[in-house]
Amino acid sequence: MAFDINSNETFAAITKHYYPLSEECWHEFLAVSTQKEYSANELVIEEGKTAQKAYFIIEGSMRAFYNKDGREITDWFAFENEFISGINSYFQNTPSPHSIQSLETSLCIEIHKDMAEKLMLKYPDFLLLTNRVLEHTILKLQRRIFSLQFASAYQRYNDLLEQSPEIGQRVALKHIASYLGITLETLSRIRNPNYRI
Amino acid sequence: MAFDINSNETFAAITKHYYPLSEECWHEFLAVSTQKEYSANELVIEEGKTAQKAYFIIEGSMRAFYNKDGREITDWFAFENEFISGINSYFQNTPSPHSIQSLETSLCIEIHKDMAEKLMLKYPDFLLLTNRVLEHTILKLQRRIFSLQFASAYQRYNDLLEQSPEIGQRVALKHIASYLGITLETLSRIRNPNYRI
DNA sequence: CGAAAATTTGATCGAAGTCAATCATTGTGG
DNA sequence: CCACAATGATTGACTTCGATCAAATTTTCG
Repeated sequence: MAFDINSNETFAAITKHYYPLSEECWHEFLAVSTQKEYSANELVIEEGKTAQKAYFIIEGSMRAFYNKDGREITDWFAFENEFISGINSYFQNTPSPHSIQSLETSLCIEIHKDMAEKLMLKYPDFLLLTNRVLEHTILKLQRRIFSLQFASAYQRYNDLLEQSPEIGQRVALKHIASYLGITLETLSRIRNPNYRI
Repeated sequence: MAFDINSNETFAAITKHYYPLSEECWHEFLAVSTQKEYSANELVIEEGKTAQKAYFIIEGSMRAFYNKDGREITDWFAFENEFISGINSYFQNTPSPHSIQSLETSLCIEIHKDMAEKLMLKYPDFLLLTNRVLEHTILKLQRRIFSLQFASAYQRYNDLLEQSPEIGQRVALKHIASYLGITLETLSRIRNPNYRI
């Protein structure tokens, strides 16, 4: 299939952030995955359906969210060079409790789980890549727990900004608030430069 | 090397909970790992050192904890048939922010990271096992975040009990409290049968 | 431009924290 | 094997951070 001119950059990004794939594996990966653009606010995965694909974001951002008592709770953000999916569903082949939504115009590479599994069995480097992505995810989850477990709302917001400085510009505050486990109002107060303690 | 009579049970447990290893791979795994017993309260990994091993718990329990402003914060529990390590350190070869402590007399299988990596390269099934363990960890972390993000202290405690009913009997309340991100006093109040809302 | 959505600001309330004291349990040495 | 110290758990009084409800203001976008 024809692939866009960013292919090399994407290869470099994956090599840098995760694991260097062999050329052969990389080409097969491109062959079995598809590139797709999502517009801002478009749903990528719908709650209740099974997440059969993983998404690598080349450009843009997405969030995972679920419903709790009628409120949307954002559970995860992913930006350039990160993977996202409805992980419960993807790992366990069950209906997804999460929806995934593109937050901006986002360009991504999608790979079907069946294809990913085939690649893993065929190429140890793909399996090692997968491993790295999982490790990366674990560390990100861990930092999040660290933050949620004992930090104040103010600290949590600053921790998040430290990790993803652009998030304040790129993502609606209501999503950030629910990600942090606080209300929109509290987040707004925290962001006020005159906020004390 | 001589291995104890539980070897078959352990093999069955790993097959059931994670992934079925080939016989060859299993034997090599046993050959490059060691079995060890830790007494209650014994430190398995010390903060500041590099976690070079992963531990599979055959019998007993362990916790990971770190220091925040002089207070011990428990970050993770592991029981029978679960793996534990100082994950930041283990994944990234950096000094561990966590200590790991055995909570009871615990019997475990220890494997050095170097050996695990060799096995992963040699046996795809070992790599797939590793993958499953990582997925398992991700789902456990996720449930935890779900709980920390918006649930009340009372709900969080009950969520935990639902997941690990024996935890109340086997683990000191102060550890459970810090794991839940609440104080010992609050946990004590929550556990009172007369607690309302 | 105007409607809808996003964000800010204000007033009040409540869940859980802190500090402090008491009660219970465990474990060690005489 | 008891005694007493140390640790663990409960209970109480008070405080505080962040939630909730409500309204005003700003921004976005058709």
